[in-house]
Amino acid sequence: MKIISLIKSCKHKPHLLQLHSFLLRSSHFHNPTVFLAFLSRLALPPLHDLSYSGRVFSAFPDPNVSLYNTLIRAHSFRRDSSRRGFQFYHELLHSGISSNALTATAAVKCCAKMESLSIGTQVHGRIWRDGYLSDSLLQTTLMDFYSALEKGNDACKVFDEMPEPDVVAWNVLISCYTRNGRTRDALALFDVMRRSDSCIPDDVTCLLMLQACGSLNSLEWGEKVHTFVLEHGLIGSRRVSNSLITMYSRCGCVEKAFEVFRHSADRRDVVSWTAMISGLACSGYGRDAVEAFEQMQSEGVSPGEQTFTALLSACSHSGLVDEGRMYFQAMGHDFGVVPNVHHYGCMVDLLGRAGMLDEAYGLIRSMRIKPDATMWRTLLGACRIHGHAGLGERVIEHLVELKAQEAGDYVLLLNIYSSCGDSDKVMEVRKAMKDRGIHTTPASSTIELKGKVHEFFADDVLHPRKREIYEMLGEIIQQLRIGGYVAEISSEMQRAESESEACVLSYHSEKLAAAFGILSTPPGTTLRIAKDLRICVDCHNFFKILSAVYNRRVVIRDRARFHRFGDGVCSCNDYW
DNA sequence: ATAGGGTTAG
Repeated sequence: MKIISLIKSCKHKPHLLQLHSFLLRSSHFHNPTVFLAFLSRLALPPLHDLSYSGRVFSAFPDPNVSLYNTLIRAHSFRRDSSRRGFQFYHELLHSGISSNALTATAAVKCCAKMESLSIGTQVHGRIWRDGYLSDSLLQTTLMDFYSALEKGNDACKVFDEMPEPDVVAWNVLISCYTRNGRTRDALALFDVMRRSDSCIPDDVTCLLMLQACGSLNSLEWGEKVHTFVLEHGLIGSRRVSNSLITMYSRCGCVEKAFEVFRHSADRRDVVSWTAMISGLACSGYGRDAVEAFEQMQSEGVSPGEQTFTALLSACSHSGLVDEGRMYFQAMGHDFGVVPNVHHYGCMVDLLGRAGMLDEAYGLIRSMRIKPDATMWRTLLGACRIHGHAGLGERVIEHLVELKAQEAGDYVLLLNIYSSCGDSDKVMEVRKAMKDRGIHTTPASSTIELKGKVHEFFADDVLHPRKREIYEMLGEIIQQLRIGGYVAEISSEMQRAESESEACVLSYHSEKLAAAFGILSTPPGTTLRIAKDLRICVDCHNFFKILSAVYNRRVVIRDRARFHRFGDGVCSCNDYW
């Protein structure tokens, strides 16, 4: 069939349209297979023209199930078209044409995009009735559906019913775990999967694992996956080497990220460069990030939306205000990239950190897009840094207006007042929080030791080795005092309830994690700690001095970036 | 030969 390969080779729309008129004139369209090939090309990505393919479809005299399946699937890729896709499914069920397992698969995908648990569950019931459940494609799609709607247990149930889950089913299970807050269990699945002899991990498995390692700051696991990648010849996959770069960056090892980047010279794309730039950015190497950006262009790769996000965040983390402004301008003028919410967010952060709060506020007001809660929160963070209570109050009002105010926002406001020494206002916010029943979720830090991730909370009382840990921490503080550490309890508060008497013995979770790390590793080992909020000034000082007194490198991953301590200095240049 | 799995500021 020459005509089918001709259709398949069509890469551009005008070309395909030309072919369309030719097909209409010829008798080829009487052949359903040819028509199907044409419709698929038109409706599915990369062309993905839904309205045109809808018209072509309705002009066809006798549609069959394959045509419907293609059309339903084409509509299942995006949320805004998924409802229409489901309507086609409905139409098919009432048309007298019998559906098959692939129909159900596409319909379930639509349900996932529509985010409708009830409709999806009904479809699942129908699938049960029609006896398609043994179809592995359909089963994995169902798993993905439940996973997307945060019904992890239902996804697991479908998985358990598969007699011999293939590699994709395992991958969906892994992604289900990471999506539903069970990242550590996701890591464990890698070994379980390797033990089950039915399949071996593929490139996507590695990609998912590396993502999980990155989010848990789990370097040892990450290295294990890296070894697997090398042993199984998956390093040649661009997606895999890109996620290795991201993993090493997220684990605070830019050097290793760069190593992978260097070795992937033959297969670098925008994603590789963007990953590298953002890795440099959050490790405090703003200048290198900017340099990498220029280097990338000289190698003929043009930057994309996310590249600018990474670049602007590099500028904001390193305080490169002029460069940031310049690139923000150039982005629109020279590269035709329309600033999105991420770009604006970076600029607000950049200006805000640098103390240009009014300009940051002005930028938000001037945007053509609606500011989201995160944007306001970024500005609130800047108000906290510069102790700007007046603007802070206005920002809170905006958050309230969006009905998006969270406990953390009140804590920020409270810290603003507290750093201004306005104790009346502090009490006022405390009272307001109490009255409205707003409570903070406890902050936590994690540290990885021998491939196991340990989690600590502020003033942890649950840890089995808490006695030892607290003793160790007491000793460390003694030592650090000699090195010049002075505890600064005043302006930082992460627990709204902690009142004066408790403060003396109140320890942030990162200090507990560090004590545990020193207790459990030989001298000289780098401590790698991840913290879910931002590190406070006092802890920052603590680690700076600790790195000199104990002669240890400490890498802290914060909510925003990395703080790399060594020999009494921090790579982030104490820029707040 | 209509196929199921993954990214984005703080």
